[in-house]
Amino acid sequence: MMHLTQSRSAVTQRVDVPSPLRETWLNHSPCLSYSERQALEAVAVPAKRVQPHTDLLREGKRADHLFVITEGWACRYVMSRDGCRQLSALLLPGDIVNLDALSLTWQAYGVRMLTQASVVALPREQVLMLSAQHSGIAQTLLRTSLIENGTLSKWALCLGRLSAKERLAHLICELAVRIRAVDGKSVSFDFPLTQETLADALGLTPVHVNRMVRELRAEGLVEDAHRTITLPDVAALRRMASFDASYLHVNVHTSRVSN
Amino acid sequence: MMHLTQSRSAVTQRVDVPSPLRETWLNHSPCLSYSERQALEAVAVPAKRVQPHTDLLREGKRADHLFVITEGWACRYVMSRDGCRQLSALLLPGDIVNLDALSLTWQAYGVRMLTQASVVALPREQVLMLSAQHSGIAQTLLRTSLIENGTLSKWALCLGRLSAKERLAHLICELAVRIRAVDGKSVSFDFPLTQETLADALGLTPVHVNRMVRELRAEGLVEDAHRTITLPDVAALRRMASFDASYLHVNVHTSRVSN
DNA sequence: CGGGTCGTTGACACATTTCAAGTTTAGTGG
DNA sequence: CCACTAAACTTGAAATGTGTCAACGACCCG
Repeated sequence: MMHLTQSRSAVTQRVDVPSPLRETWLNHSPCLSYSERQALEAVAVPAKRVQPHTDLLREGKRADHLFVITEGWACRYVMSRDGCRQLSALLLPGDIVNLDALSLTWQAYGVRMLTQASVVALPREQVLMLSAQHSGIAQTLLRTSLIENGTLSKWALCLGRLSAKERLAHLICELAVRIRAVDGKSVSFDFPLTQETLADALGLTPVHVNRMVRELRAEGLVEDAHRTITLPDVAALRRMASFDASYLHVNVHTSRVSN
Repeated sequence: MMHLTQSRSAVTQRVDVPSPLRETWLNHSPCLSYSERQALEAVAVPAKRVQPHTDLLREGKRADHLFVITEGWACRYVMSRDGCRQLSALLLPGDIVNLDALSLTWQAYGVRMLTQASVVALPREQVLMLSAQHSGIAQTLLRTSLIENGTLSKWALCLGRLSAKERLAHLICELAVRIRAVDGKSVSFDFPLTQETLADALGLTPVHVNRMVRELRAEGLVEDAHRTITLPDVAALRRMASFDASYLHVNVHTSRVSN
């Protein structure tokens, strides 16, 4: 089984030229043929460097490019009238930043960089043309959007029905899976989120996030230092957050998730 | 302007045969040609009646049909471990129930009928074939998913950052627009949601929803009786919920939204 | 008429926010 | 290497929004 998938990916990755989308959603879709991959690569604008704490996109503006993160973290966010911020997505390497630019005329959210990052741009019009010509591309874009919907539904469940500590644990579990760090009992990975950013993702105050982080630390479920987080017992953390990774639809072939 | 849009819709609706998808998302998309509409109609299974309080789909199961609601209300929901329910969508006439059945292999949510309803079914495989052949169909499906995405993001903002009363008011405003009831200062429409259902949508307890409903009533923002709700001053309600309908992308041609 | 669902109420408990300090850490320039 | 600054993290006490529990009332339908 493992041999099979490995040889398959060896075949699909016979490109030696620099491939900006290699580690990307657009490249891991099960519905994408080799030629469709190449067509997408062909219209990609080479990666651009973006500074932390800057807005890649602003709410209400029109974007004529699709962006894909190849390195670094970002988030989608919206502001409420009284200045509160709520994140609607955390964007990790491989993620598409603004799929909706394809079909909607203005961004419903801003996108802020959380670390220094690299992004690849795909001209909107060209992607539209490609997706009209290649049904695999259209299917991939739809699939990506559907998976994002699933993630957002899960966030709604967390925001609406989980306690602060469970929410925090759940988010950490999600990130561990998405960053493909999960492969054993214990796990550690780069974690650039400030407690304030976590608060904006979880619908909490920074102060309370702090208290919950310390509780998780006290219970031995997380350790953190220097922007790195360690989960000594992933299974226990998952249990306390009632986390089930299936909603993420991570491609098991390209990660080391055991489950 | 009004003449123009009316004559246009007269052209696109030259069918006299029963059209199960007429008042449906799939039929209002700006990217759908007449022949594409017809192709979709052709594979539609005639409307089926569904009883209230029954599950149309169950979480984790595989669906081989796409369902479209033509009459009545339903909701998507997920359960948390301890039996709490959180809605991730309210489904109104015209809405597609389970778009993700197209591309994902199991439903991440259940769908429960909230009233007696009629649903049209579209065989999954046939829709997939059609969307591979007609780029307008693929585009429409993507667009629908993207709009759902925006709605979910807005729900996240509400759940994370709005007070109980604001959340309730916001949801009522959303429903008023989606049901196309908004056309003046005052508005009233059929409202079959119980306070318990509202609680599951808003991430609150039924008891607290009750208190918030009465507060809105006391402030003259809402009146309700016999499954009908009246909003005597929509503008005031919107203000208190900081509601802005643009995220819904309602098709202005087919509704009477003034904005 | 009776039973069930839905709405209403009050007293109390508790999770989370608010406010208002500190303290530590990371980054910068001398 | 140190001094200095800003950002991030900590901490405690008090305020408050929402949940919990438990009861009662209104309405619908068979």
